[in-house]
Amino acid sequence: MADVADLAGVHTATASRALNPSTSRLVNAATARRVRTAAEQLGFTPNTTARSLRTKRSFTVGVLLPDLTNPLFPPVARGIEEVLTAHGYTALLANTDNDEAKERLRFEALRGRQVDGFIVGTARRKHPLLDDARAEGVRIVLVNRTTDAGSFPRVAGDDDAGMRAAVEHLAGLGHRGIAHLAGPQVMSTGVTRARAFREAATSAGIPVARSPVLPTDAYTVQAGAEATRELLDRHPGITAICAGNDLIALGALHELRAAGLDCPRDVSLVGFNDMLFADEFQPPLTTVHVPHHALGAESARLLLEWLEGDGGPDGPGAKTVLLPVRLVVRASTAAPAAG
Amino acid sequence: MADVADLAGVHTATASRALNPSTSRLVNAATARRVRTAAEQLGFTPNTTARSLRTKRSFTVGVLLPDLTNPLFPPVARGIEEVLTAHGYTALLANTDNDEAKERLRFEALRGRQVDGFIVGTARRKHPLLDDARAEGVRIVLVNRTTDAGSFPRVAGDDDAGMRAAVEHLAGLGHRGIAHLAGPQVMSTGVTRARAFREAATSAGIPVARSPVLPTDAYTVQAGAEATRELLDRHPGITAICAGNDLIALGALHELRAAGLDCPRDVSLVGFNDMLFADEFQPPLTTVHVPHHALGAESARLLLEWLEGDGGPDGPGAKTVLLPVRLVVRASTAAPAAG
DNA sequence: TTGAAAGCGCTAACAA
DNA sequence: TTGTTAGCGCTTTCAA
Repeated sequence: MADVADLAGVHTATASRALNPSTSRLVNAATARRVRTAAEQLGFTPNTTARSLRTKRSFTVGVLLPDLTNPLFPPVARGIEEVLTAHGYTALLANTDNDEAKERLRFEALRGRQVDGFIVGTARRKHPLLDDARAEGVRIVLVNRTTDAGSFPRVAGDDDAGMRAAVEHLAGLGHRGIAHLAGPQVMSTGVTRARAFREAATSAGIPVARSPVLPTDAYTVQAGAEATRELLDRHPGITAICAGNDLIALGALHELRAAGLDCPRDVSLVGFNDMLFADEFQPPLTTVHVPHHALGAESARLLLEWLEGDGGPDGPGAKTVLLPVRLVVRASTAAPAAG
Repeated sequence: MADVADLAGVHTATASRALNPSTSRLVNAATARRVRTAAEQLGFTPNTTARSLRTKRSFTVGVLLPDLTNPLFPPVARGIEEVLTAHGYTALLANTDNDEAKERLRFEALRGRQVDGFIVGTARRKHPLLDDARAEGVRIVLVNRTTDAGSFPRVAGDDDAGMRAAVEHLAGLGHRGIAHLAGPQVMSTGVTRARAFREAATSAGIPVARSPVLPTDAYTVQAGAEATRELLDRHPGITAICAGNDLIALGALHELRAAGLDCPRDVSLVGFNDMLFADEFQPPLTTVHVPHHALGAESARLLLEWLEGDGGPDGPGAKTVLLPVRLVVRASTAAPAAG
């Protein structure tokens, strides 16, 4: 930058002012032009690191996601990245594998890198790490999952409406025995969807005995398969399954097949999320479409608003943005076999 | 850090030395302990930004990938992230969508952030952006794809061996008319696999007229479907298809179905990559498994070696690491129908 | 409208 | 073994 200033025949301070859009109006138009030309000529790229040191803003955001390898999260990450980069920010992505120790390590590393804020997709209902950080003034937006304390701005799909739509679809098809393979109850999505399932089943006039909820301990294919095995064993009368998410549904699909049951002829199945390739499964999965890209984009917007806006240290407060979801009916659901 | 030094009763320089593993042996053990205690007490996290400014090392690596939403890349990204973070580095991920302008923008933004090097998964055969940067001394390792100039260290799957295995599998099954739906010829993977296909078909004694190569212009489902339509039209005698990758294969699957053809009864199909859920397709896809996680990890190791090692500005030079692949036979391939 | 000067938090030569 | 000092590249008062 000293070189640029020299070439333009001005002081570095002037060069800095000229190059920075927000201060360039403080400098003579002709001078500014001269500086910009010089900068271009030298192929000058400002050192973001030095700027950060001075301004205490890194234009960098930490993004905590469970696992990029889970097809749910890439669209979220892209949504985040797109709005962040459009505003000159860079995302620092970290996978936590839902491992508390790993998460803490990565979180602190990102704080050491002076990120301006966090977008967190790994919230558990109890989450001291996040609570403490929030108390220290760290700016955190939650995406998808939330904590019980709920003192964070957050963006999520409308799980409640989605699960209701799923149950109503099944009930409308004539199912009178519907099980829910619930996600982990340590996560908000697990309990929200389970509660919505209970309520919807009741509304549909299905007795509790014929609408069992079996919790799993992870949103995985394997957990889904295990829960299905238990379900088949303990509730053979069931004709439909609402899975906590698509991975659990996929596990159910495998297990149904292993048990010699046809989906949807013997058992109907509804997933949740509409993740990539859910339409390629055998059979193509009926599921609740969640706009993951928009979830990411919206959470980034919320954080940006906080960082750039005048909302003060509390920013949007505990504002919740619920994005609409919709049931996508494919081939894994059908009317139950007569009798 | 001044606070830590004060609390420990030493100078900031001493505190710095004590806290930095590589210099802590320069300070009295007791003093070092005192400093560390003070740091812990104050919850001190060193400011990586300030350190970077001074040391000219950001411990940060730019990662350019086409699109995280393509199931190929998340495992690569995770592999990279895992070895990078294990060494105290952070990855800055950017999606380019194979768009040259976007790529240039993101690349320069990352350079502005003083990344120590790049891992690039978006190489085209002609790639002035990368060539110029390399000439300026930027440290870049290529993953998966390479450039024609080939002056970069790189890690890739053994495309040649993979394609040969695919063709031999099909020929072994009895196929005597095999088409290749080649990937974009502007990418190294597109030409390498196409060349390997040609050679393998020749070795298997299949005449050129019965082993057509139809290039696509993108590794996408849609491009695969279009190429398949053309194939069915122009080469109706073909009984097997080698796709340039799994997405192209998926497009072929769709198009075959649309044309009333059964896979594998009427046409056998082999993919490439063994991406997530290739085993869930209908039918489960026979494909060449590429170790994407290892590709990412290995490329990160190569870059780290360059950044930390004493290889000088040229580091590993144009070293190529080819990782072994293997054919995974599933249900999309079978012997051709008799007659 | 521009220049002078200080300083962000850290590290590295040099001196003691 | 520790302290002194300077400075990384930028921004931002303050003064001119």
